[in-house]
Amino acid sequence: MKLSKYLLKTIKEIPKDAELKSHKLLLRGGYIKQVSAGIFSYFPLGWRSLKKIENIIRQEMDGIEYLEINMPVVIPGSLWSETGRYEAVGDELLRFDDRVGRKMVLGMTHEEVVTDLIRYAVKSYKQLPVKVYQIQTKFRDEPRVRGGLVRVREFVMKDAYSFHDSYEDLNAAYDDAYKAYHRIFKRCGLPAIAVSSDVGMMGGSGADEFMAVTEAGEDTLILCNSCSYKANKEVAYAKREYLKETPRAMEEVATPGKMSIEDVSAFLNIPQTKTIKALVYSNGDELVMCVIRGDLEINETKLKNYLKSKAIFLATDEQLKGAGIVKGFASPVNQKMRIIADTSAAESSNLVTGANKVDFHVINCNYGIDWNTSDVVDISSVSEGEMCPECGGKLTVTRGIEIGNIFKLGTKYSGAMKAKYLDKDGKEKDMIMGCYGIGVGRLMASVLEVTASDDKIVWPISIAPFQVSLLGLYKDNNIELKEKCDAIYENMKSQGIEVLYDERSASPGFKFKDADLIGSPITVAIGEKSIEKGGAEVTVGTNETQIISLDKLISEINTIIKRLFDELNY
RNA sequence: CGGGAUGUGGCCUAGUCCGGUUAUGGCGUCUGGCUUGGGACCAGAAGAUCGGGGGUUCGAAUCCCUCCAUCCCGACCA
Repeated sequence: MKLSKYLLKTIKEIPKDAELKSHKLLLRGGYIKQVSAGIFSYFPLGWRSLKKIENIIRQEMDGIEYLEINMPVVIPGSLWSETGRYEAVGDELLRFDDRVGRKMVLGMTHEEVVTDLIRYAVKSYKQLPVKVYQIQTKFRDEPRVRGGLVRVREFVMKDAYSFHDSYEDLNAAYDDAYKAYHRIFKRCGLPAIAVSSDVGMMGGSGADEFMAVTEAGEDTLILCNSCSYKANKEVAYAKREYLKETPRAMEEVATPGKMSIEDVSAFLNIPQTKTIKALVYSNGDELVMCVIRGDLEINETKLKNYLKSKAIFLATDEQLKGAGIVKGFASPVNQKMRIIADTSAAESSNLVTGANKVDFHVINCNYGIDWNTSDVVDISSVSEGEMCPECGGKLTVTRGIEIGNIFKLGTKYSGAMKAKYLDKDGKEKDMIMGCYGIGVGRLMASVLEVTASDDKIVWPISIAPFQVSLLGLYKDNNIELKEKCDAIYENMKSQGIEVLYDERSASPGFKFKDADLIGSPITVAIGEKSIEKGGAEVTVGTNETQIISLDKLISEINTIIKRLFDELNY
């Protein structure tokens, strides 16, 4: 491709709305343009890269025997009502009426549509398993978009679905997907880690998320330094040791003005591990008191899941007052409301907690003696340095962008939608399902977050818009050199090298800067200076520039291209 | 949905607090010239309902009200 004929709009200034590196670079390099919050157009450069990622995904999905299909973006609401999600899902599901007033939705995920498809086509165990996928635009009316392509409303997603007649078969497919995902991310030049995760609104029995590790990420990950334990903070747990002592008699002590755990522990000169924190949550209908050791934090995802609530909030001051709770001095002792106790609070002895009375706490408070509940469960968050639940090693906290996930759905959708098959004995059974997603644009942005510097992109060769940027640094009157460059360009093209040839009448500096943003893994610069040095200047990524003579140039470039692909496990 | 910030040619911005000629400069674009190794230079040109609406005032980019958009933090997030 000749650059003078290409639609390229690069900008020098950093757009003020961009904060993340990937966002700045994608805007500056002319890959994307924002149309509305979380809605983007792709320029040819961005779309080429996206298409390459899609094709890698296609190859790997085809490789584990998934069949590509396509499902609609506009879906009748009635289909979503079959599973109850039309009503259950919040405003991120965009609902509207068509011309005759039918309720419609924009597809944000396709469990209903694919289940409808498969229940129509598949009736017998002999036809199972069935595995399908699509790569298609989704729309989710996200309440909060952020970070350019990291969190958007409209996006290209690969979503795959599998249908089985046994959990063993589902597990095997899940395993296949897990491995294929690692191959996909590796081939895209993005090291990704898989972490156990919450199932969220998808439901089902198990889920892993694939994460690009970067500070720009929205998710918090808990990783073990010594073993393979990896989990999203939402579901992570730690091994803890609790101090068991002979219970002493509970006693009231004055703690004037000391409301926080820090203040109380400092005032009484005891560690925070000897205190209890009692927080009151509302799930809309009822109030529950959550009791946890003072040094720990409540994990609201765990709590929400335990309560089977959609949303929970800390109780307001009015709610506390109404329930007779004295803020800052709340206590599980003599508490009438339902108590959810974290294991840490139930397993430790002789703790300090509020006296439910202004300016007083109690010491030597013991679970089972001074207070009780049937709900003792892990509702705690894990923090840096805690012990790994599997090996006792040290846990670290890091951030990640979720670029893919895989779910064991079970029969949640097939059951609701009567997607049944006849088994060997002629009995009707619900199909067992799995689903597997990858956010394509988000993957592209993540590659930059992880690999790019602030003002220079170097794409992995597999997903670079162009493999080679050829810069013709000739003066306008140097016809001879221009013809040499033209010939090299034609030669590269004829050999199937994806080359973007900068033959514009512009200064070398201008061309170098654009090349930095176009980010081809290989840059070839030819000018009077390079010719004097013996040929073309070839720069591979961030490596040092080397001079290669013009007669060997093409074969060398081919070798480099092959090497770069090899490094990505092709 | 809560908190914060910002809106001035395609992009980045000055001016806004403290109202007063024809709204600042740069980038980009177009024309001509001169240039070609890290976003050159000279000359000229086009391009702005100062986010929208309402109000105060002799006079509003500037003050007030209101709506909208965008970004950041939180809530939320298959």
